[in-house]
Amino acid sequence: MLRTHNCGELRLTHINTSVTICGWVQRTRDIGHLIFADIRDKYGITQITAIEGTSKPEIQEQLRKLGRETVVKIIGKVSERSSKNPNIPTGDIEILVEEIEILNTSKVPPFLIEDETDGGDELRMEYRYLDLRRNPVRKNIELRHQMNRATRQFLDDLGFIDIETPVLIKSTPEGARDFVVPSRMNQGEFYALPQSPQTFKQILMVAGFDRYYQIVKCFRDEDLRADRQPEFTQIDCEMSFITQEDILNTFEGLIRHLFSQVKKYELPEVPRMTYDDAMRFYGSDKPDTRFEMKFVELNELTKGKSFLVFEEAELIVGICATNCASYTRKQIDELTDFIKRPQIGAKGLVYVRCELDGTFKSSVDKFYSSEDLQKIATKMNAKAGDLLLILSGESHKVRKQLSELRLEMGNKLGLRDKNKFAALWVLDFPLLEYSEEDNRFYAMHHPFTAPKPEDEILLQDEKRWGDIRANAYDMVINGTEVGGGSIRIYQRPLQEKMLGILGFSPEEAKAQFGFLMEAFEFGAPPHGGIAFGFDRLCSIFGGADSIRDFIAFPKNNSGRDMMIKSPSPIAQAQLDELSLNITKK
RNA sequence: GGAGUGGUAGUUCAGUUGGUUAGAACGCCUGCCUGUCACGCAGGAGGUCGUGGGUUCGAGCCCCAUCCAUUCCGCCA
Repeated sequence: MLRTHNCGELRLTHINTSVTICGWVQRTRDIGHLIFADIRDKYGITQITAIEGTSKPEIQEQLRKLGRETVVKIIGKVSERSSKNPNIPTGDIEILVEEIEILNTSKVPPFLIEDETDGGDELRMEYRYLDLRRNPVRKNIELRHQMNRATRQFLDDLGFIDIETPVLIKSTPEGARDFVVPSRMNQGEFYALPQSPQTFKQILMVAGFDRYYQIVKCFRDEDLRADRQPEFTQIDCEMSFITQEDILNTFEGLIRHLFSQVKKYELPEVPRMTYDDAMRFYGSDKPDTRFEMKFVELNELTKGKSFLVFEEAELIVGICATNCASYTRKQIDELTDFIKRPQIGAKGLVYVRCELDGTFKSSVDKFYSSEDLQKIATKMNAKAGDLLLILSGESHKVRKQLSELRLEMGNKLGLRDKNKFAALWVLDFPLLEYSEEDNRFYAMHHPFTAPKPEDEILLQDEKRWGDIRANAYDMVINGTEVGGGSIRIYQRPLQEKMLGILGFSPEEAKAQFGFLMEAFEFGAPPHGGIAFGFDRLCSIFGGADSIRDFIAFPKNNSGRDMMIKSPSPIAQAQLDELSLNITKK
C-alpha cells in the first residue's frame, strides 16, 4: 500500500504518529506564512499544513503550487489543530507535511468537484469520472450497491437462486421496440437484446428450478424520459407452485427488507387496491398514496341544473383541497392554465370555495344554489376553509386530467415529502387493452399473463375480452410503478388461445413462441413472478427524481453516452462483413 | 411523430425598444496576508453570443432554416 491511512480516519488519537496518505487535492488555502491543503479520497478529507519556520521552504513552495485534483502522496506527522473544524470528522487534526510526492498532475476540471457543483448535466456526463468523485453521486452509487446486496441476501435466504439468461436472443413483435444485433455467422439475421428475461425464467420454472432471481440488464428501444434509460436493470424473479398471494407476501417482504436494511425505515404492511378502484379514486394505475385527496364523483348532485357543460359530461368528478379556500383568483387561474396545457388537455376548471363563514363561492353560482353547493361539499367531505376542484368530460380522460391536478395540488401543498414512503399493491389489472388505432387487443401486461380463473370463461366471448381481469399486480411507491408481475399461463391450449386473441396466426405463434408452448407440454408447473425496476427503486430510496445519478454511466435523453460518444458509425469493412448497407434518409 | 423551454467567458447565468468597448458570480493566473477550512484583499487573462441564411444604416436581441440539450405528450407488453 502506498498509504498508511485513508483521508477519513485520522483522529486526535493519532497525534504525533507519522502517517502517509494519498488522495486528490480538493483545494489549497494560502495564508502567506501558513499554507493549507485539503486532501480528498472516498473516505473523507484531511487537512495538510505547512508552517513557515517549521516546515522546509521547499515543502511550502510545493504545497503552494498544488492545483485542484492533483494526486499526491503526503508523508507527515499528525498534529492537533490550534483552530478546529467541527464540521468534518477529521477536523481536530491536520498533517504537518514532511514530504510531498506528486503521483499525477491534473488539468483544471471543467466543473467544480464539490457537493454543490456548477456543472450542467451534459458536462457531468461527458466527464463522468469527475462527477463520480463528488460525494452525492458516489453515495448514490454506494446506495445502489447496498440495495443490490440486501436484495441478494433476502432472496438467497428464501432459496432463490441466481441464474444468468442470454443477452443475445430473438426479436418479438409484441411489446417495446427491440434493440437488434446483426449476426455475422448467419448473414441477414439478427439477434435482439432482451426487453426482459421473461420467457427464459418461465422455461427455468418448467425445468424445475422453482425459485429464480436475477439482477439483470434489460433493453428497450423507446423514447426516453428523465426516469427511463435504454438499458436499465431489473430485479427479476419467478416462483413455481404458488398463488398470487404467495408472490405478494414474498415480495412485500423484499421491499420491507430493503427499507429496513438500507433506509432503517420500517415500512408498514403494504395496502392493496384493485385497478378499478385506483382508476376511480385516483385516476391512475399508480396512485401516490402519501396523501388522500380522493376523487368524489358528483354526477347525481350536478346533473339537471341546466349547466350545459355538466349536462353534456359523461363524468363530473372533483377533489377537495384542504384549507385552500383562501386561494386567490390568480392562483385558481394558474390551476386552470395548468389543466388546460396541451399535455393535460382539460377544457376548464370549476371551483367551489367553502368559506370560513359557511357560505360558498363558486364559478358556477349562476346554476347552483347554496343548498346545492352544500350537498356537494358534504359529499366531498369538505370543511369550511376547503377548496373543491371539479372537472368534467369523458370518463377516462377526465380521470387522467384530475389525477394530474391532484398531483399538482399535492406538490403545492407539500404533501409529496421525499422522506415519506407509501407503498401500494395495485391488483386485478385488465388482461387485455383495446387499441382503437390498430383495431385489436393488446396484452396489458404481456402475452403470458393468466386470466383470473373466474374470468377465463369470458375468453369465449369476443365482446367481453375487455372485461377480463388478470392475475396481474403492480407495486407502487410514492406514485411510481416500481415493479409488476403476474401469474403465468402454463398450459398450451390457453397460451395458444391468448396468442390468437393478440392476432398471432397459429404459424406465427409457433414461430415466435413454439419453444415455450412445447415446454408447456412437458409438465410445466403453475408459476408466476415479478420484476422490479432496480434503478427506480434506488432513486426512490435516494430521494431523487432522476434515475441517472444512480447509474454509474448513464445515457442522455437521446440515448447517447456522452463520455464514450456512442452510438457511433462503424467501418465499411464491418458493415461488409455483416452484409449491411446503410441507406441515408 | 408532436408541443414547450434553452444554447452568451472554463462553468452557472444576466444582457433594457435593435444602437458606444457584451457583464456578474464562481473557477483560473499573479501578488499580498501567521490558523484558514466557501479564507480574505488587490490586480489580471479569458467571448466565432450553437451553426447557416435573411431583414436593417446597425443584430446577442427580429425573421427563416438547421443542429444540440432538456421537459412533457405519443411510445415504453
